[in-house]
Amino acid sequence: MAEQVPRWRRRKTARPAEIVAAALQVFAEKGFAAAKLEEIAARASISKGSIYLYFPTKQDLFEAVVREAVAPNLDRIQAMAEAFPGQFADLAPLVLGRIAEIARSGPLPAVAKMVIGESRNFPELARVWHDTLVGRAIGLISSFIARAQARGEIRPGDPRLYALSLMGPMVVGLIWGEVFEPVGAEPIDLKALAAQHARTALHGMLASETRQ
Amino acid sequence: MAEQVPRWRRRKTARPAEIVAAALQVFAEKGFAAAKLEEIAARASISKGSIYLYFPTKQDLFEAVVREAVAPNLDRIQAMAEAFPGQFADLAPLVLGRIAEIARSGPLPAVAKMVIGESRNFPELARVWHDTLVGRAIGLISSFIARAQARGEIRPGDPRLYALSLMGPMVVGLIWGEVFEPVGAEPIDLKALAAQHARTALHGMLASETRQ
Amino acid sequence: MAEQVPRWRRRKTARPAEIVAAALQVFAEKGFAAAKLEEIAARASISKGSIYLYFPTKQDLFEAVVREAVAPNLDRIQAMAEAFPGQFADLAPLVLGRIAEIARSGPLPAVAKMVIGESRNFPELARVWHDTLVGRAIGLISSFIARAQARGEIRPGDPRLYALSLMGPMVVGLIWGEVFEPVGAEPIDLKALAAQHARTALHGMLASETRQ
Amino acid sequence: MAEQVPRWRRRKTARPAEIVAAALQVFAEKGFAAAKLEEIAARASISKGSIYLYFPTKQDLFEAVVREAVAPNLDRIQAMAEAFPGQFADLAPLVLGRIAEIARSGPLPAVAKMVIGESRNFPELARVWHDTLVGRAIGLISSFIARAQARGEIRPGDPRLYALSLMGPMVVGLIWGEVFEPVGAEPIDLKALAAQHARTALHGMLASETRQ
DNA sequence: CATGAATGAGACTTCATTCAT
DNA sequence: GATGAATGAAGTCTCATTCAT
Repeated sequence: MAEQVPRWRRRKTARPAEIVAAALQVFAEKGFAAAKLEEIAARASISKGSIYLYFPTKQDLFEAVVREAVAPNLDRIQAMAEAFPGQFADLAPLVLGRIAEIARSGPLPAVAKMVIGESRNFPELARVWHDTLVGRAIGLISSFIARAQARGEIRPGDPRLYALSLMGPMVVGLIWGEVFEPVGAEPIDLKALAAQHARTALHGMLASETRQ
Repeated sequence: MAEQVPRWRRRKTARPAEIVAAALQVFAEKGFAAAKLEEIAARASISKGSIYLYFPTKQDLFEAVVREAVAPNLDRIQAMAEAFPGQFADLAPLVLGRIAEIARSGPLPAVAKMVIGESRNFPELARVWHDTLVGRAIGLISSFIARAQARGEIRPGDPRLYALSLMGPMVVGLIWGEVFEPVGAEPIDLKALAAQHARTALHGMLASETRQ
Repeated sequence: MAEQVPRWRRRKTARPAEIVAAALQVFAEKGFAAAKLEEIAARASISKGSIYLYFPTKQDLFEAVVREAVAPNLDRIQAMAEAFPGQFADLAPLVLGRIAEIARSGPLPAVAKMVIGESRNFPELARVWHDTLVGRAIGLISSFIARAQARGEIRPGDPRLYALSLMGPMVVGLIWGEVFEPVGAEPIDLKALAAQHARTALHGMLASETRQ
Repeated sequence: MAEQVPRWRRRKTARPAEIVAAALQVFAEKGFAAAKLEEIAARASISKGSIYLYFPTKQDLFEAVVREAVAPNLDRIQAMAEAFPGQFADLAPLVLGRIAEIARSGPLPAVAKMVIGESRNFPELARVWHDTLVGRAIGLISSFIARAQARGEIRPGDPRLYALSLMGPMVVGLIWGEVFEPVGAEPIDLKALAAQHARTALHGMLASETRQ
């Protein structure tokens, strides 16, 4: 008996990720309800039935897509948070710049759009996004700000609201790119926004004109 | 003999508005696809078929809901823009405070969520929202900022990005209330956000410490 | 009180006929199921509800239309049958010519088409058409032929089948005009068909070369 | 343990034909509009949804039914036309006899009824029937007649009208069987009609008393 | 009488899910 | 494991019919 050379290889391990990748595309384009498993299967180059070997229901697949998108970013935030030594005025531009990069490189904005749109139908996902990404990021920034306030770097005020002042424009920039640019709106240059807004927000928050 | 309660009463004029109101609720709760005409009809206290006397398709009803939500706000923005005489430093807090009010009183945030979620399926609606509300607001603020810059009130920088710096946090606050508060996230006090952010942003944008 | 001059007059008596006329058009164009009462009402320049003042159901209206179309022709056949004195060879061209006239002047072919198409759904109508028009005509011609055979004018053979030999081509000509001409088929000249076929059929049926 | 009867069995190849067969029955009985997919599915012993695996819409199914009925007959006519060597007087009885056979053995008359009834709603079908069956048959016979005229076998006259003289009674006989016999009309013996009408028509068309 | 807004049963069609192969 | 034919529940939309005005 000759060695049977399998016609293709990769299976098993790679499959779920491929499916999720295909699903991400379709869900991002159509939304949850309008996405058809048939199309997802087609883009993953497998049969409709095979999806069910890995995901029990469409909902589960959707949830996998959304969770998947959160996971890596979660780590980056964690890392960034722990690694950073300097003062707040140095962190802010860095964070905003990072967001700008993430936005253009990955599917995060598209997934964010989905989470917003389906939040009522998938409260669990909204919760996951809040607990592991959005809420966490806000909390992280807030605590940084609070500490900076304690050091006298930042003027008095609610740290959480300060965090929103800092992040809000970036988030809106991302959504803008997903929602309005496709229909002809003038694009927002996220890089430029990050730079200018960092300057503006810091200027507005810092106690003295120490920096910038 | 008991009073005969008629099965229905003719209300040609009132009906469309009632239907749109009922539809707004259901669409906001479920999203476009998951919303059932049956439920919309029930909430409007009419029969399923009656919806079709006023709206040819579910899509048309959805579009009516979204357009309806834009219309009144359009006027407010217009009015606010034309009526305001003072300097920019006085306008900003006013605008942000207005947004905070609108958010809590009307359906705008809920509709915004829908527009974001269904932007790919209803590009026309995204366009309408951009052209008559969002893009317009940004343009308006931008031009105010540009004029203020010309007068030396505001530091150099792209006026459009400044406008985003100003509005972004408020928009995120609205979305937060729609998406994350229902799943247990700590609420954002929009009034407080408006106040503090106005202070912060102005402080960051104004040329000298003229104000605040 | 001045004499009230009614804004319009005719009502009551004329209405049913007007409705039937409008219905005939629509039924002939669309068939029973695809015909909408709304359109019939529109063509009769009345409201949808008013139809129900004269006809209890859509079926009843349809039946009225079909019966209406039969009635006058029934009389003509009757008359023609009784009035005719001469030999068969003279009657035949006359009958066929008559059919050709009727076809182009009235709605008979259109109604015939409807009766054929809806015969299974409205067996009663098929029966009416058979009993008062088609079957009767065949019977009439048959008896003429039988008598002509008794007189030795026509060769032996089943009189009913002879009747079909005589009438069939004309009927097909009518149907052709309804069904195939609208889609681009070459028209059939019914007058010419009547003339040539009368000649041909008679030539085929007559015992000796008495005529033509 | 009893044999497990599978809920269904895959029959990709056989299915379409089975569905068309079932649909033919129901359409012939009810007409297009009154036919319910539910019933068609039931008669084909499949589920309603399965029909849509093979036919995109009810219309497409209807069209398939009608086209299907034309196809085989088209060939027979072709064959008959080319194969025939003798004189016209021999062809005619053969053709009419053939029609009589086809009528009783196949669904052609039922489909013809449908085509007539739905010709306005499905002009394309009327066109197909004309182009591939009816019009073609008439054209074929006409050309035979024309050639026979050139040989002096048949008397002068429009060949197309002669063709109608020949075919018309048979067509009417078919329709009669579909429309009037079910409601109690005296049946027409197509075989006998074919025989007697062939004799009659030929007698009427032939130049001299060469035959019959 | 006349109207037309309102009804609601009914039909087509879609698509997530199942399961024989 | 993989496939895709088959299922059937569910939802949109239509339209004959009713009835308050």
